[in-house]
Amino acid sequence: MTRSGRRPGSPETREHIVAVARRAFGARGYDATSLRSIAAEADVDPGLLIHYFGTKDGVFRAALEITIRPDQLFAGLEDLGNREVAEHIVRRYLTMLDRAEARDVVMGLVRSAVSNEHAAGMLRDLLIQGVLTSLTPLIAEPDAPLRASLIVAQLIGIAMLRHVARAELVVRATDEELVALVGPAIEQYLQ
Amino acid sequence: MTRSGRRPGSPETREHIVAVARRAFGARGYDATSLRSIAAEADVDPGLLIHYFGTKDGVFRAALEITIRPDQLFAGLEDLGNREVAEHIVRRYLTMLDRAEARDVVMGLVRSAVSNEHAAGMLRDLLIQGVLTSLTPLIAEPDAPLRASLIVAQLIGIAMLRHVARAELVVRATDEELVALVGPAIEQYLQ
DNA sequence: AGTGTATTTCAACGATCGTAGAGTTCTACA
DNA sequence: TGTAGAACTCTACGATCGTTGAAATACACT
Repeated sequence: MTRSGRRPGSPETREHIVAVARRAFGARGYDATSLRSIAAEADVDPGLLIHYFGTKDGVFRAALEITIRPDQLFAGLEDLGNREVAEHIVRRYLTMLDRAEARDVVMGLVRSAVSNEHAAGMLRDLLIQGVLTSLTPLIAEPDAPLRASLIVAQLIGIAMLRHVARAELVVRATDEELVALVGPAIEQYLQ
Repeated sequence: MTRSGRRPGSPETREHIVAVARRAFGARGYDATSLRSIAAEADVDPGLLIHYFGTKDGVFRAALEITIRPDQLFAGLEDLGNREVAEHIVRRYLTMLDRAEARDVVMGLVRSAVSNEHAAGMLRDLLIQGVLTSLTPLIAEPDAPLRASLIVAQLIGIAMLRHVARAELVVRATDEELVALVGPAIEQYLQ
């Protein structure tokens, strides 16, 4: 039991809380994650989270506010052939999800969006205003935005099978195996 | 032993509860749906749900236990060309999701699986033992099960964008527009 | 040395939840 | 008609939750 009062030498506490919160929200989503469980894991009083972030929603936003830079996830692919573009899209996406921080942000949003209208809006914004705007210019067809949405659907679905349903085959497959298989499918949306 | 006592004078009550519960779980998932809210919407006491189903988990299972027959969702496609098979897969899937009952079951599982390990298992069983076993035989390649999983990923992703993120373009697109666009992508997995 | 301020804990509130158990109403049959 | 048992409600318990406000502590500065 830490004593009451300020603990010596720790404005890092806030960042520690954010890191713990990101992992927690990423693993279980908004509703299933209590402030008390975050506080316990961070070895801190629940009231401190309110003091720093005002409300549970504030903790959630602080935890996810870093950043995947969705606008540059798919940048710089303009001069490649369709097959190469498609494979790069899949590879960059999977590589991003291999980083724990980014994965927690994405999965935290996904896990929260299913039962939380506000989080659903955040996810929609991430997808539409982030990913779509960088994906759409890669597609020549007039219905490019819809095609880009369906690429996003394929990618989100892979995350669902890997990290939510934990479908054995998709979990076990290497990133490059998935690139080889998913690439040609994505390619269909590019032309 | 002759039975006396009140016969199920209104067995419709139980079915009514199940119907309300399915809608509720389908809209908000397991954790975000309280027994009390189901009971209120069904105009019934919360204790009655416990009396009939024992536990909240029992209510959940009763609500979702019907009714998509995943093993026959993709049955009878063996003799068609790849493009036709692919389009039928997409069309049948979208048609199924247009039925409120089936959609509530699928989305109830998806919304619950993200924060509930038990529901994640149910979803995995539905996908693997249901869908995969009917999809895999349609694929000639040696890695057919993984390819079938990626088809499922594409389909789940579409449901995520349509019903969770509510991405405008995917919501607005007609089923046949989606069949035309997604079909060729699915086709890549079949060969 | 003393004061202010940011950090942190503490205790408690009201709300909501799943569930248990006792009680009430209704109906089918002896 | 009497009664047993099923259908259904009522009340309440204990747990957990987000949040509040006051108190305790430690550091920075005068």
